[in-house]
Amino acid sequence: MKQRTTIRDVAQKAGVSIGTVSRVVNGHPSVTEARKRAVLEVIAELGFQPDAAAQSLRRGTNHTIGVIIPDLRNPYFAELMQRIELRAKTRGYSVLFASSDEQADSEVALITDLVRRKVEGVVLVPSNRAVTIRNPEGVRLVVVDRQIAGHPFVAADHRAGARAAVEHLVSLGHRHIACIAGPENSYVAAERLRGYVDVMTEHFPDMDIADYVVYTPFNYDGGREAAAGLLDGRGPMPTAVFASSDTQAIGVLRAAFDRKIAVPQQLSVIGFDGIPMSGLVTPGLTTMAQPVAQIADCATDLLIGKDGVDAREPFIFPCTLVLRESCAPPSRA
Amino acid sequence: MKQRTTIRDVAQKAGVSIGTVSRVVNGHPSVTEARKRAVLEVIAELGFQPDAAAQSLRRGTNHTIGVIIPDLRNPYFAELMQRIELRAKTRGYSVLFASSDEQADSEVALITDLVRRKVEGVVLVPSNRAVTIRNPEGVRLVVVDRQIAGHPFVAADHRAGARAAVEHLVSLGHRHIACIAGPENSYVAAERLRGYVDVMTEHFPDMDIADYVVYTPFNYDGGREAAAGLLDGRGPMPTAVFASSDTQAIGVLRAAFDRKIAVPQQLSVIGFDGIPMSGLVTPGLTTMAQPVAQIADCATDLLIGKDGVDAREPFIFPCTLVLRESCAPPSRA
DNA sequence: ATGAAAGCGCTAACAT
DNA sequence: ATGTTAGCGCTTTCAT
Repeated sequence: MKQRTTIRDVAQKAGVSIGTVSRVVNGHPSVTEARKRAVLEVIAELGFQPDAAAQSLRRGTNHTIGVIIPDLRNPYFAELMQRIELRAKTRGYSVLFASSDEQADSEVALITDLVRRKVEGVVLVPSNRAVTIRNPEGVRLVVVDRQIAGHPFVAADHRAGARAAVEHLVSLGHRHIACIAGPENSYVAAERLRGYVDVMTEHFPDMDIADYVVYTPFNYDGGREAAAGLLDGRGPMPTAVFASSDTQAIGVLRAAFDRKIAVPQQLSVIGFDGIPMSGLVTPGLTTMAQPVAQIADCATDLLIGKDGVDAREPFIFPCTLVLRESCAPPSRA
Repeated sequence: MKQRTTIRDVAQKAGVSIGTVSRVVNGHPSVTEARKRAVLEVIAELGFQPDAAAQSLRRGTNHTIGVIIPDLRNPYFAELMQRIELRAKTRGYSVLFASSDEQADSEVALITDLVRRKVEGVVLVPSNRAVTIRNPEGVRLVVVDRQIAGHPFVAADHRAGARAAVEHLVSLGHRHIACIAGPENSYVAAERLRGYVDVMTEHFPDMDIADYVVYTPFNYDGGREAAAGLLDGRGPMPTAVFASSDTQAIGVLRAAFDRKIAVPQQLSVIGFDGIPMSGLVTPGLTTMAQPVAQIADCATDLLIGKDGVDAREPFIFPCTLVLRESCAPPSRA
């Protein structure tokens, strides 16, 4: 393992001072063309790379952002992460990734460590369980999908998206629309549920919705079990279900299949998120896609942008309906 | 944004020298209990966190590893990443994540940057296209799924896994088994294909396999299109297909569904990878699961472990067959 | 056991 | 325009 070349080696070989080398490296204007060329040449020859730790120590920053995500196995988060990294890289930043594993209490520790490592800011995608970030002073923090006082907040318009999804079902002629909600402690789940309730109370003010909404985790098993309850229950059989996540929706598809209930002929299903998988299942899942790219770019730019952003105004992006094969008008029964 | 507390602040407040504080922080034995307690107290009070950049500059390392992954939207990679981060975190390390976006040429640049940032090593999951890492000297590099001279190599036993998968089909009574291979330039794809060929030539030495193998990308569309070719083609209709990835296999499922070919009654399908999605589709996909956790842990430990590992011996872990619903004996036609 | 001091490699302020 | 130099915050000899 050979010694790394330092700025001093370059200076010596090029016959200039280290100050000049530094100026060349940092594109400072006041260096004559001739010297600049010479230095650049030596740099190339020696393969000099400025030491990031030294730069970081000196400048107090190191062109790095941190990203905290609950679980990459959730395809939505994976895509978000992928996009954030892409955006950051494009702007010359690296990303330190940390998973909170859905443990709210570990989030604070992770942020602390990230700060210690001099990240320029962190994108926090909070776990479901509610959390109070104690003393997030001195951290540039952007929160996705949940508002935390004093920090910018970027998210999809979950409520409007849910509303549009349910409206779609209504426009198809459905009345008996069930809602598979997320976990009760999730902000996102609550917003989507509100969208559902908005539409239902507007169109069917007399209907008793209570039996139609079931809280369950955002995953496949949650959807499957919730659907089982809905489909086997003694309550009125729904003709459509609005699932609060695509994985849940896929669970519903499965539950329907197991009961020989044809989708969409006997049951319409609409999901939420727009994960790649939604297009792969059979039948293709109609879903409300989140604007992942916009969210990722916005969150990243908020961190990297020089100007302090107004933290009080949330950055909300609209979802888009992706029409596939899992929704149809109700059969005349 | 208040000034960060430095080791000097702590020293002053505790009435000791910075050397002593440093010794306390680093658990150096030669500090009296009394002083240690006092210092610790001040540290807690001031919330002192040693500056990572300074430590890194001084020690030449910073408890960070780099991970380069082609694309997190591939669920297998996402899971790998998740596990690597978990393992690293457990051992007190952070991870710098970078995506190569399947661009082989960007891998070198990413590694270079990672080195500049003083990572202790990098886990490289190479993109499909073959790459020569030029001059990877001075980097602790662990390569997943492909051998690069001079660096440890950890992978699933793709060939044996493929062999076992195809054997499973054979044991069910299948003869006409097609293989959806990966892209031609992929090492992993080649290994899996070899496993298939191994079994076919052993059991059916006279069969002309050529028409049964089709090269296609590792994704859903690849599988779907390849299956379309196989199912609509003029060649002899296969009764089973071995797909080299789960996403391809799901594409096959879809192609079969669209043609009203029942799986597994009329066509058996087996996948490879064991991604979470494989259990969610209908019918549940029988697949050869990769030992993701073992691979992730091994790769991480190789980087973090103090001892230089013998780079020449590959670390290979066995796959396991996950039986679900997509395979059955061929129908007697 | 503890303090003093020398840097780690770099940037920027200050000379010239 | 360029060289010189003082640190950034820490770890680690080297004295004591």
